[in-house]
Amino acid sequence: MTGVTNLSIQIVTGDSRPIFKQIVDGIRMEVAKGSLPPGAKLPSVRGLAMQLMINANTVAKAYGELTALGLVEARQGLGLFVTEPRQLLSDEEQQKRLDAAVGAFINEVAYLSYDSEHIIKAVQDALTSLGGKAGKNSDEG
Amino acid sequence: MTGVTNLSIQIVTGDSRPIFKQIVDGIRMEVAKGSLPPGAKLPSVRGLAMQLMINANTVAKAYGELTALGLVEARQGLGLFVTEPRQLLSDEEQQKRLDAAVGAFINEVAYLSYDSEHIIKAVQDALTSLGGKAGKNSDEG
DNA sequence: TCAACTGTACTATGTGTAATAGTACAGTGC
DNA sequence: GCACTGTACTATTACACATAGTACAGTTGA
Repeated sequence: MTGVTNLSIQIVTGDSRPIFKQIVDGIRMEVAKGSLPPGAKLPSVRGLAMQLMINANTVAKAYGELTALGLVEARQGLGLFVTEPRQLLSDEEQQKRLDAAVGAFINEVAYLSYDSEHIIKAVQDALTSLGGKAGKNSDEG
Repeated sequence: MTGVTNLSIQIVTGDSRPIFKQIVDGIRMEVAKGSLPPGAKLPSVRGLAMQLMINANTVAKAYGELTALGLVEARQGLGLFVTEPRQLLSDEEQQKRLDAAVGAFINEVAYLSYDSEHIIKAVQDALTSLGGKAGKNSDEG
């Protein structure tokens, strides 16, 4: 044991998202929630593959995505580690991502017969359950 | 002219979503915004295909999705028409869809360094721009 | 009746992605 | 040296997407 964080990721075959994407999203959520703090060591490619009963290349692909996102960092021969929180994207790119996410979200919920306040509250509750980890102020980091 | 509503859908090749999905989302948004009121006639499969410069089968697939969603209704030999607004899904299913949409949304925005209030406001603004069409009360339909 | 339109249902083909399997290599720690 | 780490290949299978062409039943207007 060198401090490897055990992940509680679940792979759902019925999900429309591919397996590697489910891993990326899962780890991204763990980091956002704080379950994976900066410096935490991720399970090895082969270890997580065995745990999830999938191919190692699939995990490697997910880890490649996370590395490209800047969320984790690879140290040759050691493993993957969660990076320190920082400004990963430009303000313009952040705004673009937010707009896209909001647009996609609205497209999904506008179809439902829910009150606007009900939708807002659902989002608020979900954000609150992150434990304020997403409540970072956007001062010059 | 038999009252066919002209659609302002744009197909973006750079989008990660497939073409037929972009059509589904586009029309779903038009209906939510009110640009496509109940009873409105959609462009024909071949007409929209020519307008968007894509294959007719792709439009047919999108129309099939919309029909399966219950958002539009096909009248043999006549065309597709927007259905009357009604409870299309069970309360349980609605809740499930909302949870999934919120979860996917949170997964996208938790990664960004935005204040919770900022995110909430973005969603609120987007909902408001729908013109209250999504503000339907969930009384027994 | 006939022609032109409507959605729908097929077959076939080409392309790209996802996932699997196996192999190989450089770096790290004991 | 050995066991571990991430990474990079090749190859194969399966599936989704988009295209192309054809066909059929129903509707409308001439």
